[in-house]
Amino acid sequence: MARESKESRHDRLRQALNEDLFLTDSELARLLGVSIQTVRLDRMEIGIPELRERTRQVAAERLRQVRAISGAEIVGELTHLVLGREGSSSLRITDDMLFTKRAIARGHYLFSQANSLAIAIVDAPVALTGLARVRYRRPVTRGEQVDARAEVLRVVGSRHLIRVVSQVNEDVVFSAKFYIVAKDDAG
Amino acid sequence: MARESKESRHDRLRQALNEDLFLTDSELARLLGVSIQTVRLDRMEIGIPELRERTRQVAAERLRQVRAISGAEIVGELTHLVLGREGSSSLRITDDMLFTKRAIARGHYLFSQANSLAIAIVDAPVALTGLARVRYRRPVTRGEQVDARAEVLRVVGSRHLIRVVSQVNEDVVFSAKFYIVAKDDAG
DNA sequence: AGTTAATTAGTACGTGCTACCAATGAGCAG
DNA sequence: CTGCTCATTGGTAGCACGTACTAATTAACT
Repeated sequence: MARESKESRHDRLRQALNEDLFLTDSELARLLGVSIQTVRLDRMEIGIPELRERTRQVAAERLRQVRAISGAEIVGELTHLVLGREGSSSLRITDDMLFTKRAIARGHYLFSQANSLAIAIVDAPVALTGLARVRYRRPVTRGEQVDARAEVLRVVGSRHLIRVVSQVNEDVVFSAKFYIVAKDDAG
Repeated sequence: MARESKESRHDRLRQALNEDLFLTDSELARLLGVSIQTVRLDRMEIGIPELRERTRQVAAERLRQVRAISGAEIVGELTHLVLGREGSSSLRITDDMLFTKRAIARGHYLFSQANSLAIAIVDAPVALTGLARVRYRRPVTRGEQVDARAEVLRVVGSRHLIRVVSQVNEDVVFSAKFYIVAKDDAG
């Protein structure tokens, strides 16, 4: 019986850590059927840090993301804003926004960008979406930057009608009309 | 000069860790101006685990989230599905879906749940949202479970008209109509 | 058989702790 | 002042999970 190739063991190592980040070298050794030293040599070769460092990196990344999300009620980056009138934001499509099988962004990212921009424009303590009409013009793919521009069309009492148009370069990829209801803080 | 109260030191400890999770006991000791033993006694008293355990917990939480997102093309949990006909999913509103200031879920979570459910129903390699009409009936708050039911209303060629109604208990909180365009793999 | 790459064994050391125990100091009641 | 108590500090032993290094063993192949 030929010995397993190093490459295939490396694959199994990566696979195992992919399923469970918190495996110690000794657990990996048992799992792969090799000595602990081999596991360590393997990790060195493919540049996988030790358990504690892996854990640390994941935790740090998570903290970064949590901060980004709780800091941003807005999906995308706000580039321009006149309260009660207009605004714009841009969003770069990254891998985690794609359908896994295809390099096409899931629709709700475009919706979220537009919706959060529309809400940001309404000058009120709390604004809720009441109704939306949405049109997806063409798929958006990895790496593209989506620029959304929003303007207030009409205001009736607490109800704002806002139109958002999202473009990649000069290409309209998405458009929507939102009815946003502003509520005072007591609401 | 009166010695600082233990309580206020505990506050400073919590504060310090809030700003930087990755402080070792010895760094904390320097920061708080006490010995390392005192830091450890303090941690015991207020139930803060050691650096590695804190890190581990944060990392573990992140993995839970990443899985929830990448494992599911569906937002929410799919509870029922008949391809080409109907389906349902449920989504529990957690803290990270809320506006920070208020316990109200952001609209795009409801949209995402409904949209992903609608796409799941269409029996095609790739399905894209072409158009959506969305109505938010009432705000949804922390801890509520949103059950979305979707049914195909009409199919014309590759275009599917799908209605989704989302309820909390018997209460309709959201409804939408989606035009979903099915594409074959070559598209 | 000789050479080479791969694997295993083993030791010393490092970090960041827990779990202890003993010593010191500060505040206060009797 | 004495005795008591709580808070703080110092120090040691041990543990988990490593790194870094050296040396021995095994397998594979010309």
